[in-house]
Amino acid sequence: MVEAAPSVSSPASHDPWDSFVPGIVYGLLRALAVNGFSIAPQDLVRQLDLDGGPEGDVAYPVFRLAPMAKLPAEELATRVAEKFPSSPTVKSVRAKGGYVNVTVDPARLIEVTLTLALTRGPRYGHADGDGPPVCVEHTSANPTGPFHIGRVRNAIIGDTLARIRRAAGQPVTTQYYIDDMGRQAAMITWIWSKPRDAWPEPIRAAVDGEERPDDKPDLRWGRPYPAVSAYLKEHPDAREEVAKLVHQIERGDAPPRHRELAQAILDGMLASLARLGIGFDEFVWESGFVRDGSVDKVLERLRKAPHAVAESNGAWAIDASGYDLPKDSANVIFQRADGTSLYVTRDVAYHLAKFARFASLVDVLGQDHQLHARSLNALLQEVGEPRRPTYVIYQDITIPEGGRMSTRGGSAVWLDALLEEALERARREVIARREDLPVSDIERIAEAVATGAVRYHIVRVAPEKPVVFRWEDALSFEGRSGPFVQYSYARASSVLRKGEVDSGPFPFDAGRLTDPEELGLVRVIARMPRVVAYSARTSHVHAIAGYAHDVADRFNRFYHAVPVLRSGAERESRVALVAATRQTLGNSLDLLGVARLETM
RNA sequence: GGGCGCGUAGCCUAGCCUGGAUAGGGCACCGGGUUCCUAACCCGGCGGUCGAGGGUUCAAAUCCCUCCGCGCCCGCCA
Repeated sequence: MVEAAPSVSSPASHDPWDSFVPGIVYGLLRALAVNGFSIAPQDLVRQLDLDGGPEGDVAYPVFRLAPMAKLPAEELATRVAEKFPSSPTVKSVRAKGGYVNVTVDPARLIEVTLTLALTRGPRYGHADGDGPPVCVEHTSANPTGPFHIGRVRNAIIGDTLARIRRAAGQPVTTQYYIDDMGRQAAMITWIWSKPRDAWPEPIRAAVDGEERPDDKPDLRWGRPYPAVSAYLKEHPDAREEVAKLVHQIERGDAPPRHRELAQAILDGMLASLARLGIGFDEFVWESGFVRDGSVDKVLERLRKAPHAVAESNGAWAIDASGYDLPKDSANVIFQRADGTSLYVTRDVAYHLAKFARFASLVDVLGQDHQLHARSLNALLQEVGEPRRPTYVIYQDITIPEGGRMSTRGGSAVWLDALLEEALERARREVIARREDLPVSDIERIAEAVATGAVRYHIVRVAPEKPVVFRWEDALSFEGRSGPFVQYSYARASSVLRKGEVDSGPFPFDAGRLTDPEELGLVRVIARMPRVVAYSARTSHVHAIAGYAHDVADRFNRFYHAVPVLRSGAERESRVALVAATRQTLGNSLDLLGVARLETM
């Protein structure tokens, strides 16, 4: 026994591994020193494999060091392992194949992990501290009609990211940027400004007979949109009318109907998102930046910007040849020949407003906005704003036949339709299992299962992966799915309920939990703080989905392997483990925005 | 043509940032499991050498280069 390991962990740490890693690092440094190596602690930490390996909890490869010692890696690892100082938190240190494998004391790990999970409760896995304020902008879909599931990928990624960042200790404000100034919104106002009998025939034909009294407002007011879009392609005169309307809106002279229609459609869209647990802190109207003069200020600043150029016809642009933009279109136009602003210009005003309030910004964008993001970066540079948003770019959801989901092409899968189908299937599943339940409970559970399945299905895949939409995959309630996690949570709740121990405290004796499945479950619970921190740092929201599945999977194995309520001396401790699992699963579901179910 | 992303078993997917020990899961398929805490579950089996080729390295799914395939973008639209 040597002197105590220096306390490297901060007292505020809520990560179980912080009780072990500093001691392991210290032990390795000592053992390496004895063998003639002086390694900087941070270099050693970088080499550590904290996910362990097949042989232990933490692995340290010595391949890099071996040549310096003129020893085979295998031999060096053995020597280092031999010199590892004994420690109360370390059970064993063994060398194998060039790795030094450190196994921590299981009882200690159980002790620390369960204590943290049970005392931290809803905050287990979360970090304390209030970081600088951050704004997460997501969804921001044009208010032109119902969501299709391609668009909803943005909302699910954005909302989940906001939840994860909050858990990581960042004060997050979510914003929905409403584009009420473009041609899309003008097309809606254009058609509804005409009396119905004045509508062009193809547009009327597309709407007639489709309407129902109980249509949601997004469906009702957005219904003519695809037909209008198609009609405008063929009719320059109508296009001219819409263009006039756009200019009118840009001058701040929009018909009163304009804002009302956008708001009505938006309300319908938001109702669908609300079913998925998605809401927003703030809504920001694009037109606001024109009305309050900030767009004019941006235009003025850009015209005096270092690389501003006046085009021959009176338009203004930034010579972006020095920027990370395509070479054949080196100029970013920010002011039209008629003096009006463009989308990207107004987006500069919006981002300056955000930067004035928030330390950092996150924009969740579809991959088709990649170039826009770079143009925006260039313009921010030109107006002297040194900060940049963090862009989270996701790929499209496509249809099996190939191609993107298109509202106009009729290939879109509507979010509402998907949710209804999911609800129908979930209802059948609940009834098949729980015919004893009152109808209201069946409905509540079915809704939670349906929305949980859809949300999990979208978030489980890395944002940068293209996704092909398939009904049977989206509606899966088994395996790597939302309902599987929900089920595991309900099962844990059920055990506690049956044991009449659903409220704490949960006393336990770590020495009683000796089954490999118990330790395996504890290990996965102990991972949560690191997973949350990683997910927040990298915007890999799907890591939480994978983690939730891992916890559920481990819990079910444990559940089948050992009895809880019917056990003897272990009962109390196993109940505590179930309670800690339930907490971890519940916290993970919260991060995913998937509803917890106490029974299902 | 240029830019960005993707390419892992029949299908879907993790790992790629920070190279490291037999590449984790799920679906499907085959075989088991319910007098017992919720079978939306569990156990076993089957199946991949990570698009192709080259390079760097003691070590490459991971880093670099070339090529192939798929998607998207390259508007005084948003």
